[in-house]
Amino acid sequence: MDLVRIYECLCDRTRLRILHLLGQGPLCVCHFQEVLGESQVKISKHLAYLRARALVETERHGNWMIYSLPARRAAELEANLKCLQDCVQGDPEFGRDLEKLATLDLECCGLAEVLSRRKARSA
Amino acid sequence: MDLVRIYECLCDRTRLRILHLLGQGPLCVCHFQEVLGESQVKISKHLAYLRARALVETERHGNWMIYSLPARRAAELEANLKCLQDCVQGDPEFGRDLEKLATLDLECCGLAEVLSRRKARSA
DNA sequence: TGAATATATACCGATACGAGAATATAGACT
DNA sequence: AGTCTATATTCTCGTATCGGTATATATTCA
Repeated sequence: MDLVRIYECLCDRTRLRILHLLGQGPLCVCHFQEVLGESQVKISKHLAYLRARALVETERHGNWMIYSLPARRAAELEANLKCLQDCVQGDPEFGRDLEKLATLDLECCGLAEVLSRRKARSA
Repeated sequence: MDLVRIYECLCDRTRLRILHLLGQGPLCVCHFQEVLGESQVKISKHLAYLRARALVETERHGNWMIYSLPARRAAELEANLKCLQDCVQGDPEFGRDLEKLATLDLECCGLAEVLSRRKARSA
């Protein structure tokens, strides 16, 4: 996995916020829109950017697209995701994102079903 | 220190190689040219880029410019420099850079004198 | 003073990015 | 079939980046 490609993904604040949220677990597009308060297009394009560089994976569930961090991650990616989570500690905006995420109904898109199916597959 | 600014510095391979080398200690421009085998302009511009974002510091010594990592570093910078050094382990190009650096005469620009003056100042 | 050396800057062209507006697609439901 | 909802893509514009060529600056040395 190319280090430079990873860093390219990290040099936009919206993408950092997305990756930070994904540290909590899989989410669908509407969650990002809601938490970050950004337009659908903007979110969707940043997700496409991350996906094209394999920093996130997707799974369709009906109308919804579930995004998650890759199940298996190259060492460089793992290290940088960890570093990101550390660096972001104490930044109020990232903190608020987590708080806002906690208030959301994650089940709007049937997340639980996707996760249980996923668990079954990997077993 | 803005995280995004840091990541912007990290998304070019030449700059990664420069920062990696600086992990060994202060160096002057001619060392980078020699080790990386890149043109003077290219090196100089990447160093200017890093300097503008405070990822490196400079000190003039006669005709030479000595570049080093900042003496005092924000936590985010420190964490990412550490992460970079880890991620780069095992990449042959970065390894060769270190080997090549070891063969150079670092004293071409009077580095030792600068370092001893610097130590005296901080004491 | 002038010449030589080390480094920096200005300018140019090609390419990529970021954001918004408009439009397209895919799946669910009737 | 058509409609609705969630998400993706296309187009366009302004701006940043990267690399090269040419030129400028700063310092030393004679």
